[in-house]
Amino acid sequence: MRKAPRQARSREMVERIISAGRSVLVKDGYDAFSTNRVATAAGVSPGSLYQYFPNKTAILDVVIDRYWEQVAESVAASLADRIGGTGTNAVRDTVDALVAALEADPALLRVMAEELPVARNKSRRGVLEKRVSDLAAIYLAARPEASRRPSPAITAWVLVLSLEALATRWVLDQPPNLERDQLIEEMVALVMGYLQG
Amino acid sequence: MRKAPRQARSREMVERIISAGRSVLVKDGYDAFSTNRVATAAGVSPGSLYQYFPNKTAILDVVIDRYWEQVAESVAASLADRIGGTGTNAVRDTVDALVAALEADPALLRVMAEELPVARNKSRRGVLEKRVSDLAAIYLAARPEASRRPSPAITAWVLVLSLEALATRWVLDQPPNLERDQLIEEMVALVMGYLQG
DNA sequence: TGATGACGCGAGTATTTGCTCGTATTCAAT
DNA sequence: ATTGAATACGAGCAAATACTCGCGTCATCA
Repeated sequence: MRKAPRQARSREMVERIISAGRSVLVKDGYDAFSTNRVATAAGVSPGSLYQYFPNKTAILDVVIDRYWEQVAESVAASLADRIGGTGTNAVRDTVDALVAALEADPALLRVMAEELPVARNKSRRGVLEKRVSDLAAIYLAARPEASRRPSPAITAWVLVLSLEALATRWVLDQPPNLERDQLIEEMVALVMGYLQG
Repeated sequence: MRKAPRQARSREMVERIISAGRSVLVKDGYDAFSTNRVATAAGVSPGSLYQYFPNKTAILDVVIDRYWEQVAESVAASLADRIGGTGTNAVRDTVDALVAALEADPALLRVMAEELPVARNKSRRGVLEKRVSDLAAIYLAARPEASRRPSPAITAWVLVLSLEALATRWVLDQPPNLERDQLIEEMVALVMGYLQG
């Protein structure tokens, strides 16, 4: 941020810009994400935009941050709730929460996962993965009987990456002949089979 | 292709351009992939370049195609070889082949997987995934005792996506505390556990 | 109420870059 | 050897676009 908006008017404008950034991204795609277009969509002049954002990337970063933050928040919350639980049901609930979190805004997910160069996303996505991975590793370490795999950290890494890939692709591709319920069952089977040998 | 090179000289030039495209991509990154830069790297003028390629994208497409073609070829070949085999060893060999194929050119893989917008890759990667997925589905359908999962096609989809994600991330991130051998064992455990319940 | 500074504007600049076109050079068939 | 086609050149055009600057407006204080 180049400077902090002090008056209510300008704080509103900053919000309008971020929100316009999101909708330009969704409606016009990443390639069309230009400062002028964002400014127009926000009903603001380019000059005003540059009063609060140092460059184009800064706007994009805020949009990306907010998205992954929201996903991470809901997955981690659900996982933390279930961390006392045990067995298939806890796994199912967590997997469901992951799918639900990605289903929440498919249009933006598509941009994040397919149009944006992954490098732009990587650190933010890393935060999500690390957060979930750590929780899972703690769970596994605390319950040796839940897993026959040697290293909790590695086990968590394997599960998080696999499930993330499956959930993302399911949301984006909506494979025919694979209903949501069955997807969840497959993911649960993958997890339980891997853990139990 | 705008026109086919007829003389040996020009065929060589086309090859030089493609090869220069690859190395610009690897050395300078996707953002720096400009026609002028590719031309310079190839020791060729922009005008010459446009005699055989209609636009920038066409050059990029050839580079991308060649890469995934090569990966698909080696994975599919290995999988086809093992399709008569059975049990853990066949799985291990196939998984190993996947990791090996991605390890072959990590620098280019990084560009493909991280710098390029996924959309640019999707169709080519889809070919790889479909090819491997179909083979796996055929194998599973032919050996009901190998899997307790209901649908071979869905089972194959789950496995291909998971393994691809794991192998790619391992090659690119080289997670500490996860040696190649152990990665393979984790992947095998994931597959066998999922199939056998 | 008037003055100070935050705010907002939008035409304009500076740069990048995909691509073309007129010209020069080389090849290969006769 | 000649000639015409194929090839190669590279300066430069046109368009896109990230970003700036100087000026007018409004909010918030004394």
